[in-house]
Amino acid sequence: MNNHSSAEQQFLKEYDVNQYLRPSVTVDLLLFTVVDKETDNYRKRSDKALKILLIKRKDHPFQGQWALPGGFVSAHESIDEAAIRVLEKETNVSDVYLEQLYTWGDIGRDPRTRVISCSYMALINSDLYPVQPGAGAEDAKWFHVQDQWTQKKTTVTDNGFMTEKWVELRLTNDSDRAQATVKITKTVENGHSKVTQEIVDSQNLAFDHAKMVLYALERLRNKVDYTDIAFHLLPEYFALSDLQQVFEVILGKELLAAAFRRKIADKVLETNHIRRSAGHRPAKLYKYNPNWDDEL
Amino acid sequence: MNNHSSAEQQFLKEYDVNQYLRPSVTVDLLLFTVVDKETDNYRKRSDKALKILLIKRKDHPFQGQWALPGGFVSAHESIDEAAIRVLEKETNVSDVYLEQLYTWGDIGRDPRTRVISCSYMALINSDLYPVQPGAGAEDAKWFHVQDQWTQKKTTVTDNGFMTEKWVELRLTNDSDRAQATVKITKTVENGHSKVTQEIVDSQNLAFDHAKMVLYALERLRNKVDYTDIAFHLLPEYFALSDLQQVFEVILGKELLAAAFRRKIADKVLETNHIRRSAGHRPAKLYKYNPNWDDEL
DNA sequence: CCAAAAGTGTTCTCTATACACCCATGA
DNA sequence: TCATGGGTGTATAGAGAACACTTTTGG
Repeated sequence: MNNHSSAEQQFLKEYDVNQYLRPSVTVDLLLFTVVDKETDNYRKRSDKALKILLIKRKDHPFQGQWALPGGFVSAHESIDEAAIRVLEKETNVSDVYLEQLYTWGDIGRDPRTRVISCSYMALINSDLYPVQPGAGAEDAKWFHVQDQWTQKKTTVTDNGFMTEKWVELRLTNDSDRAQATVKITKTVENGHSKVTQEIVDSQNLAFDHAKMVLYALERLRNKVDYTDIAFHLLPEYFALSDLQQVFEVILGKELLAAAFRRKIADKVLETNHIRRSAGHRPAKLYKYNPNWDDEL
Repeated sequence: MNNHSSAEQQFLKEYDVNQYLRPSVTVDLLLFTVVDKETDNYRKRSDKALKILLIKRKDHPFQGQWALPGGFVSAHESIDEAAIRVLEKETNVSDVYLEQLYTWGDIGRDPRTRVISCSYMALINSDLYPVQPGAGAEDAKWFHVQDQWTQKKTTVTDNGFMTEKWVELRLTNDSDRAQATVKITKTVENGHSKVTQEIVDSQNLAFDHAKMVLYALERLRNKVDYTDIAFHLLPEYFALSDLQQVFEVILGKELLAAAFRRKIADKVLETNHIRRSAGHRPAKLYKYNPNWDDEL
């Protein structure tokens, strides 16, 4: 123990002499859910929308703007534990899907001091958790997530080329709106490709959170097909059309029902439950099949 | 400016009062390459092997054991910049593929003090860079990477089940050997799945670096099919069988040549170059086609 | 000559796509 | 009744697996 603590002191002394970084570390949560949009026609199935939770900042900097919920990592917990704690504070739930995404460490990303933020994606089912959390007396609201590219430009350089793509992110609800434009630059030179992101415009959205949201959307889209993450957005029992809507909302495109049913057939289990809807044939309810990836 | 710096002071004061974390932050590099193994038969094509660079630790803790090259992030650089700098120190190169993988923040992972490590994967071409870097007077060596699961166990619980998988990681070269066993636990309860990793045994391999290596291998395997990362491991001109060997070494299984050629056809461009090998038909050389993902 | 790799063609299977079609419901 | 979604069948096209086969080389 003596040996150990002297090693620690030695380390800390050398570390500080060399002026290395001692940043503040936060976790930022990308809390997604899928909710039904109300419909007029009694026959029509309600559409779904992908939503993300944002919190209105009370303090400087970015005061009054919207930001991802987050919190500082304390000395007594791992980063994962911090993410779980912050999530519980915001939603009062602990048993949800949580995944580390990316760590953001640019120098000027927080104007106060050097802050490194580790972003986590959480997927919750809107039926189980209140859609308007408002926990901690903070102004928290769900925002409808929409993203779309608005411009693409390719330039040929000496020994390669460069493609710039402008992506517009819109986060909206009944009364609020935050939006940003991010320029994604892909350069290819001598066979090496590199991708960089830059926020060219951010309205009402704090810090570099636009990048975080876009990164999370990309991860979500990449993983939805070959993992089980979509089920975390649904209740235990669901119709296949619900599952299909979740896929459609994440992927941002319509799918054919027949093909979709076949594709996810071995990820679900049929149950005896039936949902009697309105104005059309009732739907059998299914549940998640946790053994779907049992090949070996 | 005055306003800004007072906000900074305010922030720092509150931050320290609350005893939040101010960790040391490092970047750890997973530097992969693929090298030819020498062969006896003049006809036989040389096999390839996946290698990773490790450094022998000179100091406590884990003195004398092997570890991933890494370094502290300074206050004057982003995490990405730190990764580039550390990579350049180890290999004397700057223009290579580099990708952030995961951030490791468990409390006890460094026995000296709280250290958060951000792992980056770099892929370099063994033809261009010396296989024995030895830069910085450190004892650095390439290790052959092998991993394989040795045991699987599934237990049914109250409302779900748990699958434990033991994975053995072996890192070897002519004279050295490091190895570790990691237990990967997947629990499914109430439809929620969760995965945790635990190092059950680590011989000659420092810190939690066994987890980092396994994580990188998984990422590599997932991405090799639908991205262009494999080309970073090859020289500018290569035969299709070289590319196939890189895929085989990463995926850990043999592929059929005919199917492979068709699959990667639009990722490569034919050139006029020809490699006259030994004892068999010469191979046309190809190069990377940077426009391969031009859909829409 | 001949072992080994380079490279092409063919067959079979599986999957995704597209679309047609029937079923069941409740205002 | 009928608009609407639930659910199934079928034809087509493309991708991947398996394998046969030809080409080309250097010792």
